[in-house]
Amino acid sequence: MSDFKNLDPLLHSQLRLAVMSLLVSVQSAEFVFIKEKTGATAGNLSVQIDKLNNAGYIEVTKSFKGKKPVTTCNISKKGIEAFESYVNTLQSYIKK
Amino acid sequence: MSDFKNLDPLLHSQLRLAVMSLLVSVQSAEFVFIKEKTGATAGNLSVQIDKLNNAGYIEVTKSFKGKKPVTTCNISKKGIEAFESYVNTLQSYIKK
DNA sequence: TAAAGTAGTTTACAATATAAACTATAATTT
DNA sequence: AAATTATAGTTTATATTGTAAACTACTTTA
Repeated sequence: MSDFKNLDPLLHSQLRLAVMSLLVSVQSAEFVFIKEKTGATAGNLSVQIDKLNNAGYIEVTKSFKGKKPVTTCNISKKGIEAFESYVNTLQSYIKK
Repeated sequence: MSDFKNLDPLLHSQLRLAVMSLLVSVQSAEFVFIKEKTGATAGNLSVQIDKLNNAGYIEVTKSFKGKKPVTTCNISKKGIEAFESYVNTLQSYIKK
């Protein structure tokens, strides 16, 4: 790509982008909350959260709220930076 | 997706987005020019141009420059509208 | 006339996204 | 108390997509 910088493929996915954009503003959110906000299915969300986690863009902690399992996602510094960089690259595409 | 509107999958692809963003500014461009600007391989570009064409986002005309075949792509009204709509949706993601 | 270049297209494969099916536990209902 | 429904996810199977490699067809050059 000469004129067009590569878009981070991890962020260039509708659901992962939605998750990250949510986490950028709230920093921390629970699985169920993210699921509702994004409208994703649990399976799809689970997979995509895994990928973001493996990339170090978010940190995932599992605990219990009463007797129910709760998965909490926190955006990492690396995640914030990646998101900002992605947004900048994207802007360069759409305002050519 | 409750909070997040769907991103047109035809535009949410790095190469097709690059092609469309190029065509939005220049209106009309030749295959080889697009190939150079985007850094895509000919095969990949050919496939993606086909998809944009089938969607009615661009019009493709084939002619000759001297004895060499030339494929020219023109963005359509529908394409411009789709691009603008995509950009708006995207903006709503990244400035939440 | 053989080799290399140009302009693409087709096809085969790898990667991705997604839903469906599943696990595990808890709370209700009958 | 057994069966049913609900909650919170995970795993897996499939369909879709993206991409490069291989190919076609023609032209130019050595």
